[in-house]
Amino acid sequence: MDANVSAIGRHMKKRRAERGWSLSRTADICGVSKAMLGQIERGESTPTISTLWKIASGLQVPLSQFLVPEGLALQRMEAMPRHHDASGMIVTPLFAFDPVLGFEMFAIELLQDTLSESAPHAAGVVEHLVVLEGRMELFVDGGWQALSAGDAVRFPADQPHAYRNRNPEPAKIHDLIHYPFSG
Amino acid sequence: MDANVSAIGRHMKKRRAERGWSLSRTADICGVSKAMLGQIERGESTPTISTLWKIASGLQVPLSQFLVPEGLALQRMEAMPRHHDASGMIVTPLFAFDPVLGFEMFAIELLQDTLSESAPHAAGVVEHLVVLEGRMELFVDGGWQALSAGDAVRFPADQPHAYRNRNPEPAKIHDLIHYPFSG
DNA sequence: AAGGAATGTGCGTTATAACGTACATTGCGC
DNA sequence: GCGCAATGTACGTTATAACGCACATTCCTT
Repeated sequence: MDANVSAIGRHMKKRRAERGWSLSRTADICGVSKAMLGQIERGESTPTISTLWKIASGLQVPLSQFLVPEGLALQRMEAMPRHHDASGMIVTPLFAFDPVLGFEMFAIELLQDTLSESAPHAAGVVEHLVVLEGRMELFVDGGWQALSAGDAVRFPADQPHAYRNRNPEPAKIHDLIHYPFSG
Repeated sequence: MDANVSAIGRHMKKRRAERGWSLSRTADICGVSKAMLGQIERGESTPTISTLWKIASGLQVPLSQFLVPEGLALQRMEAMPRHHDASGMIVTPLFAFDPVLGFEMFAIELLQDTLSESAPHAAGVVEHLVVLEGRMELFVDGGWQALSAGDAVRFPADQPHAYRNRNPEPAKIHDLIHYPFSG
């Protein structure tokens, strides 16, 4: 994560610069010592959420803004770990779960005669499928849905669900799993 | 703020209970000592964002969930982005923006010699690209990145950015745009 | 140049986040 | 009843977040 933490300082300095505030002035308004503000901006210490809240409030900036990943996160296809499931399902993580964004995303390849069953996720979890190539079937809400390339489907995943491919051609899909914001 | 901080412990305990995890198990998975987890749940200490991140990550819960007042689930969905349909760019919406989920997703096809420039989005907006077919280039952080099929990239979109395809074969990509929750 | 005010950083101290271990309590099988 | 494992809490220690103050540097103004 720590790339993420180090970004807080830069975000903060940027916002402060936008307002043209000095460390001292910012310290007065936020109620945080200017020494601490300086250290945070330089990445020399990681604030508690309590002080981060004070800072965000003082700068009148949404707190989540500080937590957004900064800089570009590029992942090359060749460098991606692949996970071969016993059942003929090849899973490649595209974007790892990030607590700020609230989702993770996989590329999945279903070989011929593959069946993958999933236990229900936690309440509020929503899955999104986009079929890239081939055909497949999705079991959800008690029935099988036939999907082919180009189709996109969103369904609540807090219930039993399954994927299968009964065709000779492998099916390639994207699977985005979104975890709930509040419960 | 402190009403907000005290809510962190309750949120946390709730998530942990949902998964049926003990403090010890949660400590192992999150990489945070169970003593600390207990103190946080009881509101006896306010975690640093670093440890809060570990906890959120381990529980697979959006970090913002801990920070938002309990019971509030709605964000303003102002700032739905506009697409300039540049010539040679074909945009197909896959998932429309949903204020609960906080993102939208498009399939984009870039024909030969297509250049699409985007103005900066609002602060905190994060874009995710996955290249499905062909090759393309992404301009971000002041430089061009060459991408080819299978590559996945995440970048902050609150800055000028652009896509282009200078190859004869069309490039197909998925574009996921995530909007921050505002505090 | 020289003085003064404002800036950001360094230092020593205090408060507390975080850890590891030991303890009390509960629940379950025999 | 008696172990016995698992749970969450209390304690002592270490690491570090946060503070206040002093210092060096830059930027004005004279």
